[in-house]
Amino acid sequence: MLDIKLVRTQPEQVVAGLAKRGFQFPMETFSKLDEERRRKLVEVEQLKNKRNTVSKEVGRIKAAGGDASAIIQEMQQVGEAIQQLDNEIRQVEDELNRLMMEIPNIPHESVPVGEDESENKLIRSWGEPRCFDFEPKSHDEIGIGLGIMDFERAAKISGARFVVMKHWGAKLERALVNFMLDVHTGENGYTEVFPPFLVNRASMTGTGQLPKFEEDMFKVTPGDYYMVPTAEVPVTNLHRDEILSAEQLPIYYAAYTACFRAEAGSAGRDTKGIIRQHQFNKVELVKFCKPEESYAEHERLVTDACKILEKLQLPYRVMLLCTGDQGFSAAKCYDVEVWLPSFNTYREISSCSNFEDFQARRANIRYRPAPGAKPEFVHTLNGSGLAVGRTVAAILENYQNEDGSVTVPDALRKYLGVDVIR
RNA sequence: GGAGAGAUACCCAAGCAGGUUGAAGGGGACGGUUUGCUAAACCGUUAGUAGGAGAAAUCCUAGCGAGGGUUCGAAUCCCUCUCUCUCCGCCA
Repeated sequence: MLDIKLVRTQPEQVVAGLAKRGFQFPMETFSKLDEERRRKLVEVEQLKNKRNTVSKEVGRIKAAGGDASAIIQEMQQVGEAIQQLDNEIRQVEDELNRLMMEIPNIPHESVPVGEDESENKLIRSWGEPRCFDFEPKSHDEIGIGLGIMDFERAAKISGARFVVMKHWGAKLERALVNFMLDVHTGENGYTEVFPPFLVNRASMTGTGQLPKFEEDMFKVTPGDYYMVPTAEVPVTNLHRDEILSAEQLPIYYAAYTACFRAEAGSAGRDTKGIIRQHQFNKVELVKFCKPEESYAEHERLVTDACKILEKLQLPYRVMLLCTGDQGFSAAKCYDVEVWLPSFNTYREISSCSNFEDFQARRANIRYRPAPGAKPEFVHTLNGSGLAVGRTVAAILENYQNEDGSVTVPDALRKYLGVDVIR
């Protein structure tokens, strides 16, 4: 959520910032609601003040054995007026709130202005795509060939966009989760968290998935639960409605969860293979930090994610998303993309965002800069470290051999216990 | 799922037959006195927060788990919900 005071005091800046990502801020509606709210607030608070003083007076009169029926009757009308105004204010506030909740974040000044992914900016690339002296297969062909992926039975037991991983495939998935968590907790200073996979509506609202993106989520009955689309949701919400101390910051969390996405609106895209599934595994990195540190933390977050790919010796590139391609809550976002030979291109395997105080304001996550000082919103960041399913795909494709076997990357051998999957 | 108990400020906790109680008391924290230092003792301070008015000083409103209701007036009465604890049942 944007700072309502910023909208009030610097409207041009807000409108211009949002215009960069192609969003038109409804300034007229906003001003009307905002002014109406404040006008009515002044009115009702005066009435409440009157009621408070007079009610105390009533108590005094009655205690002294006097008759207060005249003022009581007068106050009845004041009470009705207050109730009426309170209702009106609630309506206005609901409306204002609904409006503010659907306003995306303002892009940071360092974000290139552009309409879609074609205008994203290449920051750097690492590693050379391998030259094959045979026709490389796609990861799903390899997986089916090795008997480690079963799409048909997945369709039988669940449906489209699911896969059953078997034998070395299942072990590879598990090995990668362990490997990633070990690197992030052991070398990069993150604290491991294993959160619930079902969260409530407040959590989904806190990180920005709701109210706008309800159709992207799986809703669970009974209960008002949502299946997590990413560990970002439970982990960021760990500190919802909290005031952290300055010494606690920065906080680094690394969390593995399965992730669940309805993928509404992506029908027909990536239907083959495990690139786009309703359920996939991911290790997520989440940071809470002081505002002045968030952009430096953001760079380090990207480095931490890339480190996994480097250890696995998988070629990748880092893209800075343009204003039009950024997510709803992000102020700035880098995508890390891994080389996939069968696609003959790089595909997103991690998305690292700085949300500044956008999520913190929604989720009410603050810190006290100094003892006794006024609390301020923290900045939150997160990034995949990494999407496990896509890492499996990348390993199978980049490490495939002509005979259909797959060489295991050095870094994974101690986790998997074999050098070659065949 | 059944039965019961509870949720009050940083923590514990009183108040709950409605009215100078936005909150007794204790602990903690902070400040001070005493002291060679520490401890102890004694004295003092201690809602934080959100919203609003104002140039400012400052003032007002909300707030006793959350949301409604009754009333001139609610921590106290009524309704709904959430969470915690105890016992029973069930279960990995």
